[in-house]
Amino acid sequence: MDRISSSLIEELQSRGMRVTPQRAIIFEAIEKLEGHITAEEIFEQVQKVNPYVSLATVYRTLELLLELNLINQTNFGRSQAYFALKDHGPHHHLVCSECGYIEEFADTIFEPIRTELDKQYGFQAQTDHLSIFGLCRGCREKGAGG
Amino acid sequence: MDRISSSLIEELQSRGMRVTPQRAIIFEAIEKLEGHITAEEIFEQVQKVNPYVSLATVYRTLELLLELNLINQTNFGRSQAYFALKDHGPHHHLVCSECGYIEEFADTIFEPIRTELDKQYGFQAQTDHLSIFGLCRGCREKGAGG
DNA sequence: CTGCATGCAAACCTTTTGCAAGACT
DNA sequence: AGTCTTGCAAAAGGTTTGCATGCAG
Repeated sequence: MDRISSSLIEELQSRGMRVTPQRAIIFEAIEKLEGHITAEEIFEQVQKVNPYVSLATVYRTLELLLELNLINQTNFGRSQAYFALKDHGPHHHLVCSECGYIEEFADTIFEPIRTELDKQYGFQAQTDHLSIFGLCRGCREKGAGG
Repeated sequence: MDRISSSLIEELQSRGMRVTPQRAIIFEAIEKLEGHITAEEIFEQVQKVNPYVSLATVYRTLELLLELNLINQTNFGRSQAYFALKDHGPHHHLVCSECGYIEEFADTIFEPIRTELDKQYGFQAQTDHLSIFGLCRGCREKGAGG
Protein backbone atom coordinates (compact mmCIF):
# COMPACT_ATOMS: atom_id res chain seq x y z
CA MET A 1 0.00 0.00 0.00
CA ASP A 2 1.25 3.44 -0.87
CA ARG A 3 2.29 5.89 1.69
CA ILE A 4 -0.38 8.49 1.98
CA SER A 5 0.43 11.89 3.32
CA SER A 6 -2.35 13.25 5.40
CA SER A 7 -2.48 15.42 8.44
CA LEU A 8 -5.49 13.44 9.58
CA ILE A 9 -3.51 10.24 9.47
CA GLU A 10 -0.78 11.79 11.54
CA GLU A 11 -3.33 13.06 13.99
CA LEU A 12 -4.82 9.64 14.31
CA GLN A 13 -1.48 7.95 14.74
CA SER A 14 -0.35 10.43 17.32
CA ARG A 15 -3.46 9.67 19.28
CA GLY A 16 -2.81 5.98 19.05
CA MET A 17 -5.81 5.20 16.88
CA ARG A 18 -5.62 2.61 14.18
CA VAL A 19 -4.95 3.74 10.69
CA THR A 20 -6.67 1.37 8.32
CA PRO A 21 -6.57 1.67 4.55
CA GLN A 22 -10.23 2.63 4.60
CA ARG A 23 -9.59 5.45 6.99
CA ALA A 24 -6.63 6.62 4.97
CA ILE A 25 -8.75 6.70 1.83
CA ILE A 26 -11.55 8.51 3.60
CA PHE A 27 -9.14 11.06 5.01
CA GLU A 28 -7.71 11.69 1.59
CA ALA A 29 -11.18 12.16 0.20
CA ILE A 30 -12.08 14.67 2.89
CA GLU A 31 -8.87 16.56 2.34
CA LYS A 32 -9.25 16.45 -1.40
CA LEU A 33 -12.86 17.57 -1.46
CA GLU A 34 -12.13 20.27 1.10
CA GLY A 35 -15.02 22.36 2.18
CA HIS A 36 -18.41 21.26 3.32
CA ILE A 37 -19.26 17.88 2.03
CA THR A 38 -21.84 15.23 2.71
CA ALA A 39 -21.16 11.65 3.71
CA GLU A 40 -22.42 10.67 0.31
CA GLU A 41 -19.95 12.92 -1.46
CA ILE A 42 -17.13 11.51 0.58
CA PHE A 43 -18.37 8.03 -0.19
CA GLU A 44 -18.41 8.72 -3.91
CA GLN A 45 -14.90 10.06 -3.85
CA VAL A 46 -13.77 7.10 -1.77
CA GLN A 47 -15.39 4.73 -4.23
CA LYS A 48 -13.24 6.10 -7.01
CA VAL A 49 -10.17 5.02 -5.09
CA ASN A 50 -11.50 1.77 -3.75
CA PRO A 51 -15.02 0.59 -4.48
CA TYR A 52 -14.95 -1.89 -1.64
CA VAL A 53 -15.11 0.70 1.09
CA SER A 54 -18.59 0.82 2.50
CA LEU A 55 -20.77 3.77 3.32
CA ALA A 56 -21.07 2.52 6.87
CA THR A 57 -17.34 2.87 7.26
CA VAL A 58 -17.50 6.40 5.97
CA TYR A 59 -20.07 7.21 8.62
CA ARG A 60 -18.11 5.45 11.31
CA THR A 61 -14.98 7.30 10.35
CA LEU A 62 -16.78 10.61 10.34
CA GLU A 63 -18.04 9.80 13.80
CA LEU A 64 -14.51 9.10 14.89
CA LEU A 65 -13.25 12.36 13.46
CA LEU A 66 -16.02 14.21 15.23
CA GLU A 67 -15.04 12.63 18.51
CA LEU A 68 -11.44 13.57 17.93
CA ASN A 69 -12.67 17.06 17.16
CA LEU A 70 -10.93 17.08 13.80
CA ILE A 71 -13.99 17.88 11.75
CA ASN A 72 -17.23 19.61 12.41
CA GLN A 73 -20.73 18.92 11.33
CA THR A 74 -23.32 21.35 10.07
CA ASN A 75 -26.39 20.92 8.04
CA PHE A 76 -27.08 24.29 6.49
CA GLY A 77 -30.74 23.74 7.11
CA ARG A 78 -30.81 20.80 4.75
CA SER A 79 -31.62 17.22 5.53
CA GLN A 80 -28.18 15.73 5.19
CA ALA A 81 -25.23 16.58 7.38
CA TYR A 82 -22.25 18.46 6.02
CA PHE A 83 -18.77 17.86 7.30
CA ALA A 84 -15.66 19.97 7.13
CA LEU A 85 -12.12 19.83 8.37
CA LYS A 86 -11.41 21.95 11.40
CA ASP A 87 -8.15 23.08 9.98
CA HIS A 88 -8.65 26.77 10.14
CA GLY A 89 -9.84 28.94 12.94
CA PRO A 90 -13.44 29.41 13.94
CA HIS A 91 -15.49 30.71 11.09
CA HIS A 92 -19.05 30.81 9.88
CA HIS A 93 -20.96 30.62 6.68
CA LEU A 94 -23.10 32.77 4.55
CA VAL A 95 -25.44 30.52 2.67
CA CYS A 96 -27.26 32.06 -0.25
CA SER A 97 -30.83 30.82 -0.25
CA GLU A 98 -31.10 31.63 -3.90
CA CYS A 99 -28.11 30.00 -5.55
CA GLY A 100 -26.75 27.89 -2.72
CA TYR A 101 -23.43 29.69 -2.76
CA ILE A 102 -21.53 29.35 0.49
CA GLU A 103 -18.98 31.85 1.68
CA GLU A 104 -16.99 31.85 4.86
CA PHE A 105 -16.53 34.71 7.19
CA ALA A 106 -14.33 35.09 10.20
CA ASP A 107 -15.55 34.59 13.72
CA THR A 108 -14.33 37.96 14.84
CA ILE A 109 -17.46 39.59 13.51
CA PHE A 110 -19.34 37.77 16.25
CA GLU A 111 -17.42 39.26 19.12
CA PRO A 112 -20.07 41.88 19.90
CA ILE A 113 -22.81 39.26 19.79
CA ARG A 114 -21.00 36.93 22.09
CA THR A 115 -20.37 39.68 24.57
CA GLU A 116 -23.97 40.78 24.38
CA LEU A 117 -25.43 37.30 24.82
CA ASP A 118 -23.22 36.72 27.80
CA LYS A 119 -24.21 40.00 29.35
CA GLN A 120 -27.93 39.73 28.66
CA TYR A 121 -28.57 36.02 29.02
CA GLY A 122 -25.54 34.56 30.72
CA PHE A 123 -25.24 32.42 27.63
CA GLN A 124 -21.83 31.25 26.53
CA ALA A 125 -22.16 31.07 22.79
CA GLN A 126 -20.11 28.42 21.06
CA THR A 127 -20.34 30.13 17.74
CA ASP A 128 -17.76 28.02 16.07
CA HIS A 129 -19.73 27.17 13.00
CA LEU A 130 -22.79 29.15 12.27
CA SER A 131 -24.75 29.41 9.08
CA ILE A 132 -26.46 32.59 8.12
CA PHE A 133 -28.88 32.45 5.27
CA GLY A 134 -29.61 35.28 2.94
CA LEU A 135 -28.83 36.62 -0.49
CA CYS A 136 -25.34 36.81 -1.86
CA ARG A 137 -24.10 39.81 -3.74
CA GLY A 138 -24.68 38.20 -7.08
CA CYS A 139 -28.28 37.26 -6.41
CA ARG A 140 -29.04 40.66 -4.96
CA GLU A 141 -27.79 42.26 -8.12
CA LYS A 142 -29.90 39.93 -10.17
CA GLY A 143 -32.77 41.12 -8.05
CA ALA A 144 -33.62 37.73 -6.67
CA GLY A 145 -35.86 37.24 -3.70
CA GLY A 146 -37.10 40.78 -3.92
CA MET B 1 -68.48 20.54 14.07
CA ASP B 2 -67.65 23.35 16.41
CA ARG B 3 -66.58 26.69 15.27
CA ILE B 4 -62.91 26.97 15.89
CA SER B 5 -61.27 30.32 16.28
CA SER B 6 -57.85 30.40 14.77
CA SER B 7 -55.89 33.05 13.04
CA LEU B 8 -54.42 30.39 10.84
CA ILE B 9 -57.88 29.39 9.69
CA GLU B 10 -58.70 32.94 8.83
CA GLU B 11 -55.44 33.28 6.97
CA LEU B 12 -56.22 30.17 5.00
CA GLN B 13 -59.74 31.25 4.20
CA SER B 14 -58.66 34.66 3.12
CA ARG B 15 -56.26 33.05 0.72
CA GLY B 16 -58.97 30.82 -0.65
CA MET B 17 -57.49 27.58 0.63
CA ARG B 18 -59.71 24.82 1.86
CA VAL B 19 -60.29 24.59 5.54
CA THR B 20 -60.80 20.99 6.44
CA PRO B 21 -61.46 19.69 9.93
CA GLN B 22 -58.01 18.14 9.94
CA ARG B 23 -56.39 21.41 9.14
CA ALA B 24 -58.41 23.17 11.78
CA ILE B 25 -57.31 20.65 14.38
CA ILE B 26 -53.71 20.91 13.30
CA PHE B 27 -53.84 24.69 13.44
CA GLU B 28 -55.25 24.56 16.92
CA ALA B 29 -52.53 22.19 17.96
CA ILE B 30 -49.82 24.45 16.61
CA GLU B 31 -51.34 27.46 18.29
CA LYS B 32 -51.83 25.61 21.52
CA LEU B 33 -48.37 24.14 21.68
CA GLU B 34 -46.84 27.47 20.70
CA GLY B 35 -43.13 27.56 20.37
CA HIS B 36 -40.88 25.25 18.48
CA ILE B 37 -42.45 21.90 18.01
CA THR B 38 -41.84 18.84 15.94
CA ALA B 39 -44.29 17.26 13.54
CA GLU B 40 -44.52 14.40 15.97
CA GLU B 41 -45.51 16.68 18.82
CA ILE B 42 -48.16 18.29 16.70
CA PHE B 43 -49.36 14.87 15.70
CA GLU B 44 -49.65 13.77 19.31
CA GLN B 45 -51.62 16.84 20.23
CA VAL B 46 -53.84 16.37 17.21
CA GLN B 47 -54.45 12.76 18.14
CA LYS B 48 -55.88 13.85 21.47
CA VAL B 49 -58.53 15.78 19.61
CA ASN B 50 -59.13 13.33 16.83
CA PRO B 51 -57.19 10.09 16.57
CA TYR B 52 -58.14 9.63 12.95
CA VAL B 53 -55.98 12.42 11.66
CA SER B 54 -52.89 10.99 10.08
CA LEU B 55 -49.29 11.98 10.43
CA ALA B 56 -49.10 12.43 6.68
CA THR B 57 -51.74 15.09 6.90
CA VAL B 58 -49.79 16.84 9.60
CA TYR B 59 -46.78 16.92 7.32
CA ARG B 60 -48.82 18.05 4.36
CA THR B 61 -50.40 20.80 6.38
CA LEU B 62 -47.05 21.94 7.67
CA GLU B 63 -45.83 22.05 4.11
CA LEU B 64 -48.81 24.19 3.20
CA LEU B 65 -48.18 26.57 6.06
CA LEU B 66 -44.58 26.86 5.02
CA GLU B 67 -45.62 27.74 1.50
CA LEU B 68 -48.00 30.33 2.83
CA ASN B 69 -45.15 31.62 4.94
CA LEU B 70 -47.17 31.30 8.12
CA ILE B 71 -44.69 29.15 9.97
CA ASN B 72 -40.99 28.61 9.80
CA GLN B 73 -38.86 25.56 10.03
CA THR B 74 -35.63 25.11 11.91
CA ASN B 75 -33.86 22.07 13.12
CA PHE B 76 -31.62 23.24 15.92
CA GLY B 77 -28.92 20.94 14.65
CA ARG B 78 -31.04 17.92 15.40
CA SER B 79 -32.40 15.40 13.02
CA GLN B 80 -36.05 16.35 13.17
CA ALA B 81 -37.47 19.60 11.96
CA TYR B 82 -38.96 22.10 14.36
CA PHE B 83 -41.80 24.35 13.37
CA ALA B 84 -43.02 27.60 14.83
CA LEU B 85 -45.66 30.16 14.08
CA LYS B 86 -44.37 33.31 12.49
CA ASP B 87 -46.50 35.43 14.71
CA HIS B 88 -43.93 37.41 16.52
CA GLY B 89 -41.13 39.43 15.05
CA PRO B 90 -37.82 38.09 13.92
CA HIS B 91 -36.00 36.37 16.69
CA HIS B 92 -33.34 33.78 17.22
CA HIS B 93 -32.52 31.01 19.58
CA LEU B 94 -29.94 30.11 22.08
CA VAL B 95 -29.75 26.36 22.23
CA CYS B 96 -27.90 24.87 25.15
CA SER B 97 -25.81 21.96 23.94
CA GLU B 98 -25.75 20.57 27.43
CA CYS B 99 -29.35 20.51 28.57
CA GLY B 100 -31.19 21.33 25.37
CA TYR B 101 -32.77 24.42 26.85
CA ILE B 102 -33.91 26.86 24.21
CA GLU B 103 -34.25 30.56 24.80
CA GLU B 104 -35.27 33.26 22.38
CA PHE B 105 -33.54 36.50 21.84
CA ALA B 106 -34.49 39.49 19.79
CA ASP B 107 -33.20 40.13 16.34
CA THR B 108 -31.97 43.57 17.21
CA ILE B 109 -28.81 42.13 18.62
CA PHE B 110 -27.91 41.17 15.09
CA GLU B 111 -28.04 44.66 13.69
CA PRO B 112 -24.29 45.18 13.81
CA ILE B 113 -23.68 41.82 12.17
CA ARG B 114 -26.09 42.48 9.38
CA THR B 115 -24.53 45.82 8.68
CA GLU B 116 -21.08 44.33 8.75
CA LEU B 117 -21.93 41.43 6.45
CA ASP B 118 -23.47 43.79 3.99
CA LYS B 119 -20.48 46.07 4.05
CA GLN B 120 -17.86 43.35 3.88
CA TYR B 121 -19.48 40.76 1.68
CA GLY B 122 -22.42 42.42 0.04
CA PHE B 123 -24.47 39.72 1.71
CA GLN B 124 -28.05 40.46 2.67
CA ALA B 125 -28.53 38.34 5.75
CA GLN B 126 -32.00 36.99 6.29
CA THR B 127 -31.37 36.36 9.92
CA ASP B 128 -34.95 35.68 10.78
CA HIS B 129 -34.43 32.50 12.66
CA LEU B 130 -30.98 31.63 13.74
CA SER B 131 -29.83 29.10 16.28
CA ILE B 132 -26.78 29.73 18.34
CA PHE B 133 -25.44 26.84 20.31
CA GLY B 134 -23.60 27.12 23.55
CA LEU B 135 -24.00 26.79 27.26
CA CYS B 136 -26.87 28.31 29.15
CA ARG B 137 -26.39 30.07 32.43
CA GLY B 138 -27.46 27.06 34.43
CA CYS B 139 -25.06 24.67 32.77
CA ARG B 140 -22.19 27.10 33.00
CA GLU B 141 -22.77 27.38 36.70
CA LYS B 142 -22.84 23.62 36.99
CA GLY B 143 -19.50 23.69 35.27
CA ALA B 144 -20.68 21.68 32.29
CA GLY B 145 -18.69 21.45 29.13
CA GLY B 146 -15.55 22.80 30.76
C1' DC C 1 -70.63 18.24 -8.56
C1' DT C 2 -65.59 18.73 -8.98
C1' DG C 3 -61.22 19.01 -7.49
C1' DC C 4 -58.55 19.20 -3.67
C1' DA C 5 -57.51 16.80 0.81
C1' DT C 6 -57.22 12.61 3.35
C1' DG C 7 -55.78 7.94 5.21
C1' DC C 8 -53.23 4.17 4.69
C1' DA C 9 -49.22 1.93 3.85
C1' DA C 10 -45.37 1.61 1.40
C1' DA C 11 -41.35 4.09 -0.30
C1' DC C 12 -37.69 7.06 0.58
C1' DC C 13 -33.42 9.05 2.37
C1' DT C 14 -29.98 9.44 5.57
C1' DT C 15 -27.82 7.40 9.28
C1' DT C 16 -27.01 3.63 12.62
C1' DT C 17 -26.27 -1.06 14.11
C1' DG C 18 -25.50 -6.43 14.81
C1' DC C 19 -22.66 -9.78 13.58
C1' DA C 20 -19.14 -12.59 11.76
C1' DA C 21 -14.86 -12.16 9.29
C1' DG C 22 -10.63 -9.68 8.69
C1' DA C 23 -6.74 -6.47 9.51
C1' DC C 24 -3.70 -3.31 12.31
C1' DT C 25 -0.36 -2.72 16.05
C1' DA D 1 -2.42 -12.68 19.31
C1' DG D 2 -5.83 -9.79 20.60
C1' DT D 3 -8.68 -6.10 19.80
C1' DC D 4 -10.42 -2.92 16.94
C1' DT D 5 -12.42 -2.28 12.31
C1' DT D 6 -14.89 -3.71 8.34
C1' DG D 7 -18.67 -5.12 5.11
C1' DC D 8 -23.02 -6.47 4.56
C1' DA D 9 -27.58 -5.96 5.10
C1' DA D 10 -31.14 -4.95 7.87
C1' DA D 11 -33.13 -1.52 11.04
C1' DA D 12 -34.18 2.81 12.42
C1' DG D 13 -36.02 7.53 12.35
C1' DG D 14 -38.02 11.18 9.97
C1' DT D 15 -40.45 12.55 5.96
C1' DT D 16 -42.75 11.94 1.46
C1' DT D 17 -45.79 9.79 -1.88
C1' DG D 18 -49.39 6.86 -4.74
C1' DC D 19 -53.79 5.76 -4.87
C1' DA D 20 -58.51 5.22 -3.98
C1' DT D 21 -62.00 7.43 -1.17
C1' DG D 22 -64.17 11.42 0.93
C1' DC D 23 -65.37 16.05 1.73
C1' DA D 24 -65.18 21.37 1.24
C1' DG D 25 -66.67 24.86 -1.49
